[in-house]
Amino acid sequence: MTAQQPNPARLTREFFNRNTVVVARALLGQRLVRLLDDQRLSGLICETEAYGGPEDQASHAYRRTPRSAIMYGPPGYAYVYFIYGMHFCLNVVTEAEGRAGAVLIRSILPQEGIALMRGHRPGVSDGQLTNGPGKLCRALRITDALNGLDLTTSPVLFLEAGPSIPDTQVIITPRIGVRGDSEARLRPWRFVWQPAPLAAGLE
DNA sequence: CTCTCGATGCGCT
DNA sequence: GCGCATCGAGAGA
Repeated sequence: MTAQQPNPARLTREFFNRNTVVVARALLGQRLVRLLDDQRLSGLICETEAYGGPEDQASHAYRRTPRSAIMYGPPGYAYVYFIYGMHFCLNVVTEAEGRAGAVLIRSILPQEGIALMRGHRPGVSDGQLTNGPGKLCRALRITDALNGLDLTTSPVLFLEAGPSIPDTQVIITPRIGVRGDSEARLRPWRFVWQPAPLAAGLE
């Protein structure tokens, strides 16, 4: 008999080996999966932001430093950084090796392992579980220990193909919290899957 | 070495 | 809407 796909297809290197803004849009609807003690914690990506290279003042890769070096590396790797003394943010490296780029995962719609996510985010209502870059990292237990993982092969953190999202359901806005020059501030590089119940302000 | 401040979240007003 | 927690990366001295 024909073997049915027992598991959804994992996103490949080629998926990430594209223009960063294209990947940011294409990531909407894809499933982010975290494996913790054989338990699947997952959610559909519903908000992303693209960050470029030396031409993008808002990007960590605006300057090439030890921390941002991974953004200049091959696509498909996780870039997790620590911010504000207490939060982590998850990015996916894009573009061919030598060309800097990454997509910040800002929000997901919880799908599997919701009870575990609640445990990681005590005192928080379900709607606020993963609707922010720091929040989803906390809910999925993503820390800098996962920085540099190959998302196309890692058993503990990866992306699976999800439903495709039509343009009519996508809102595009400038990025949140960007303070570079006006060009960096105004770039329409934030993508939001509109039907998703988001607390983040939609403009 | 020292200083600044951030791709944030939360609680209180 | 506003302040604060909390600390490492990066820059300047």
